[in-house]
Amino acid sequence: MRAFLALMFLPQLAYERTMLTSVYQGNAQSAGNCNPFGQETRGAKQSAPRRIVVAMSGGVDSSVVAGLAAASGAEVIGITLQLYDYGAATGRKGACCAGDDIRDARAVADRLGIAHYVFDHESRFREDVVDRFADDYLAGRTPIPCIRCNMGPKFTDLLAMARELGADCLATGHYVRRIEGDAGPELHRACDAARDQSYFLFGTTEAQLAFLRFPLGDIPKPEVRRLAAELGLAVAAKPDSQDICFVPDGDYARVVEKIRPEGAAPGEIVHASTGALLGHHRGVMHYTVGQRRGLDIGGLPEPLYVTALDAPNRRVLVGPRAMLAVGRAVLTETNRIGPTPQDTPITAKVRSLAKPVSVLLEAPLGDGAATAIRFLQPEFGVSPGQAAVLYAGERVIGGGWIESTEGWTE
RNA sequence: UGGGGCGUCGCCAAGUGGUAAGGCAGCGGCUUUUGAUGCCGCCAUCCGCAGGUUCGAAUCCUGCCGCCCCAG
Repeated sequence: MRAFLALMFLPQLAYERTMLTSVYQGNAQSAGNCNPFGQETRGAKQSAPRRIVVAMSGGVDSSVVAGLAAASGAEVIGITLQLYDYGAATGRKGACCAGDDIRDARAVADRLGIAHYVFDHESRFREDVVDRFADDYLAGRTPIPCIRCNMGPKFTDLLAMARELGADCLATGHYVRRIEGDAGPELHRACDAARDQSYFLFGTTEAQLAFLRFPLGDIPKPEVRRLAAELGLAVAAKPDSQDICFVPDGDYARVVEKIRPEGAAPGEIVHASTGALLGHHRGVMHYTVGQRRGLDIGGLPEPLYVTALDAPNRRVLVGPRAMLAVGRAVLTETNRIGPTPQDTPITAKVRSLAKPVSVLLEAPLGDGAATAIRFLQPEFGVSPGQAAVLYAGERVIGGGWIESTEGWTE
C-alpha cells in the first residue's frame, strides 16, 4: 500500500497507471488471469497477494517486476543478495548483484517507494556456485553456474527469506511463464522466444514453483524497457547482463585458476581415434566438448573439435566434427515439473541457445534420479556438466545434468 | 659434398613469365543471462639468399645456403 501511495503522488502517474493496467489486461488474456502475482487458477477467483518479495538484481528486468508489484497495490519488499564483491565488478557492464548493481537496485526501490534489503550472501554463493563451478571445470565438466545460482541462492535461500518475511510469493525477473495447470503450477517458455530463460530454471521444484511468480513471462523485452522508462527507473537503458556474473571480463579461466591453481596443469592433446599426440594444452579447464578454437593445431585440411576431456590424465581428446555426433546422454540429479506426458513427443535442449530436438526418455524424471535421453537425430557438442532440459511443447517437464554421452550410431 | 629432389604466411599447400588461391591455426567482431558452435572481417608489397636474362619473374639462368632421398 505504501508503494501504491507513493506512485499515486508521482506527477506523471496518471499515464503510467493507465499503461500498467493495460499490461495486466494483456496478461489476463494470454495467461488466463488478471494479476501476474496472484494464483493463476483458470477461471477461479483470484487471491491477490498482500505482500510480495521481489528478487532485485539491479538490472532492468527485476526492477520492472518491482514496479509492477508496487503498482498492484501489494506491499512490496525488494531483496538484493550481494553475491560477490570483486573490485572489478564495480562499474562493470553486464554484472549483477554486486557493487553498482546494488546501488541501482536501491535507487529503483527508492523511486518506487518500496522497502529494500540487501543481504550479504557471499560465502553461500561462493560455496554453492563459484567453488562448484571451479571444481566442475577441474573434473573435465562444463558447468552452468546460472542454473546452480537459481537452484540455490535464489530459489532456496532467497525464497526462504521471503517466507520468513511473511510474503505470499517471490517474484523474479526471469523470462518464463508460470501457468496453473490441472495438476498444479506449470513452467512454460516465455512468450518472447528470443528471451526465454526456461533452460536455466529446469531445477525449479514444484514446491518452489508454487511460491514463485514471473511477471515478465508474457512481456516482450522491448516492452519491459519501455515500462522501465515510463516508471522513471534509471536502469531503463542499462545494458543486459550477459556472460557469467562473477567473471569480470569473460575470462572464466582466470577465476577458476584463482580458486583452484591446479587447474592450470598442462597436458596433452591427442587424437580421439588414433591416439596420436597432436599438441599440448595449459589446463583441461580451458576446453569444453565441441570447442574448436584454442587448440592451436594447424596444418590440417579440416578443423578439429574437442570430443572429450580426460581429466584424470589431463588429456584433451580431439577429432573431426563427425566425432561430435551424440546419440544418447545419461542424466543425473533430474527434476520433474508437473506430469510427464506419455503420448506427447518430448524435446530437449542441451544448451540455452538451441532449438529443442526430439528425444526419447528412457526412465522417469524427478527426485534426483538418473535417467537417459536418446536423440532421434545426432546432436553435436553435448558436454558433460551441461543441462538437458526437457519440454512438452512449450512446457518444461524437467531436466537433468549431463553425466556422460554416447556417440551416434545408425 | 657423386646422383636426384625440394625450399611460397606459424602449419599444409596452389601457382612454371604478367604482376602471390585455398585450408588449418591465430587475431578481431557479431550473436548470447553458461561453456561452446556458427557467421563476418583481418592475416605474405612478397615467394631460402645474392646476382643475371626480360618491358615484366615466385615462376628462366648462375652461384651460395639449408633440408630430404639414393649412392658411400
